[in-house]
Order: sequence, then structure tokens, then C-alpha cells
Amino acid sequence: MTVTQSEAVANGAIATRARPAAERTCAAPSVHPRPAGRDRYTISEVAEHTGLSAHTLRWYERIGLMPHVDRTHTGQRRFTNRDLDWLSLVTKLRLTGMPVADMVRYAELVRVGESTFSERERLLTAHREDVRRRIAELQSTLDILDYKIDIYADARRASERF
Amino acid sequence: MTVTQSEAVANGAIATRARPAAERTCAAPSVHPRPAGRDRYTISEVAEHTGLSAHTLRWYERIGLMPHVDRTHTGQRRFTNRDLDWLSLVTKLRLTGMPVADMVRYAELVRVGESTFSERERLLTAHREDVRRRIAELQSTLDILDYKIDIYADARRASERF
DNA sequence: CGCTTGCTTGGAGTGCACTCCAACTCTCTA
DNA sequence: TAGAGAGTTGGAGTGCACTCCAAGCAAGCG
Repeated sequence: MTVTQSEAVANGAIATRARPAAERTCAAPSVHPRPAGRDRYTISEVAEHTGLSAHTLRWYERIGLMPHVDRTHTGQRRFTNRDLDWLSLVTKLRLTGMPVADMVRYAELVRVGESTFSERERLLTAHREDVRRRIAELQSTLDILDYKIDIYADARRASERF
Repeated sequence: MTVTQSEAVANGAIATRARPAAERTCAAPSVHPRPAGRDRYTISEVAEHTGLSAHTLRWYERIGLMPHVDRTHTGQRRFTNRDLDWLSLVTKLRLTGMPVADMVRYAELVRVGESTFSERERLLTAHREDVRRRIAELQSTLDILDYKIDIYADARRASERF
């Protein structure tokens, strides 16, 4: 369920090389385009948009992973485009296995303001190293999988020849 | 703790491109070289060797993730080189996020014998797709991280100039 | 012989990241 | 104004993958 977004991401197949800088954006292009001119979304709209459940969105807020979310006079949440941008970063980081605790830490730093730039840089740099490690790891497993699958495929082809 | 092995893997930095086939081996070169001529290891030796805890090794056996492990006359486990090979595959698959349940399924198929080749092929192929998806995902997050880190680094350099 | 070290077991406990529940309020449409 | 449907809360429950515990056995050493 949480993985919905990743499938869209993967459509570009194995594109492992870094894309040119011009193509990089902060808020990743999302599956459900944002209705223009709106800036107040209900929790279920955001759930639909991000692929996260309403439960999870409330939980994220409870644990301090969201900046302050607006409320109507009766206490219902109204998310803004800024919130969607933030969630898009958060889901990205989540998909790459950053622990929720680390993301909460990052969110706290963002709340504090510019004085935390260098610590934020450190945090993200550490995570980037982690992601690079994981890519290398996955790549090496891919080689093993190729090898094993080849063996099974060869066996199948051999048995099909008769 | 379980990640010990991955760090060795990552030493080759970002090497995301597929390596030549000649370099691919089934049993990955391990951190602790196997003492030659031995073929009976205690659980703690195997723990040391694989980076898994003795607890985890016992648990793997309990849930059916290990082929039958030899015992001494007093009931202590003695692992063989074959077991180490198997564990090296298992840890690889684990590090790439294959669920334990799927690995148990695979282990069952291996136990049954050659008649399950095609299903094993299917299982591994599905996982390979998964791994490819994940690599693409990680890569796209890497781009976002680069972008964000650049911003923080620029801010830092700007403030350092005075 | 006593002590330490290492192994055995089933079952209970842990940490993470949700996920759901009960009981309630609010909004909207007929 | 009634009723459906969507929202609210704190707290409990779930699933995964370990991780630990208690109680006990076995081998080696001084």
C-alpha cells in the first residue's frame, strides 16, 4: 500500500545513471497531479495523493514528522501544498529506508530554522552514504540473481529440447 | 549488527554498473576467509563468520530456512561449508529485502529437488524485478539528496566567506 | 570437585512502522 | 431534520524479524 508511489518511479526501468541536474527537482513529480489553485486538502485527499493512509498521516503528525498542520474551526485538518511537498520528501526518504526517528530529527531541525543548516547537511550526507551503500549491495545481489536464474533457465531450456 | 557484511560490500563505492560476468560468483567472497580443510563449525564460529547472531541462526533453523544441520552426539550443531554457502545466499537476499517467508518458500523448494526448478526460477525472477525497482528508487532519491545537500553546502560556503 | 564457557530448548520480549478500534463530532445531501 | 459519510482522539493491536531469557546439559581446566 505504501509502495504505490515507488511503482511509478520504477517505470523508467533500471536507469541507474545520475540524471542531469536540470532534471532534478525538489518536489518529485507525483502520480496524481495537484489541482491548481487549491491549497486546502482534507486528510483523505492527501491520503489519495500521497499513497499514505489517513492513519499514517495522523500518526506522522503525532510523532512530530509534520510541520504544524492547519485546522478548520471545527478541528479538521486542512493540508497545504507545502505539506504535500514535505510529504513527498518524506515518502522518498522512507522508501530509501531512512528510519522514522531520523526523519523526525530532520523535521525538528527544519522547525528550528536556518541555524541548523549544517546539521541538516550532515544528516542528509550520512543518509546519502547509506543509500550509495545500499545501491552497491543491491547491484551485487543482482549479479548473484542473474547467475542463479541463468542456471535454472538453462535447465529448463535443456528439458524443453526433448 | 546484521549489516556487518554489507559494509564490506560497499567498499567499492558507487559501482552501480553491472560487473562483467567473469567476476560473478555464487558464494560471495566473505569477510572472514574459511579455514581450509575444515567442514564442521560450531554455531558461534558460524555467527562470527556470517555476521548473524547465534540466536538468529537457531531461529532460521526453527522456521525452516536452513537445510538440515548436523549435530554432535550430544546435540550440538555442526555447520558445514555447504551450510555456509547457503547462509551466504540467504544473507544476500535478506540484505536486499526479500521477506523471510519468501526465503523459507525457496528453501522448501530446494529441499524438494529438481522438480521445482521452474518455480525457483520464477521466485528469483520476481525478486530480481523487485531489486531493480529498488535500485531505480534509490537512484532517484540520490538525486534529491544531492540537490538538497548542495543547497545546504552552498549556504555554508556563503556564510564561511566572511 | 567446582568453576567457567559454550551449547541446548521453548517461549516471551523488543523495536519499528504502521494499522485499527471505539466512541465521538462534524458536514453534506435529500 | 434525519441519516450517511468523513473527520477526530488516545490507546490498543499487528506483523515482521529478530533478540533475549531461564533453566539446564556437556566439556575442559586447576
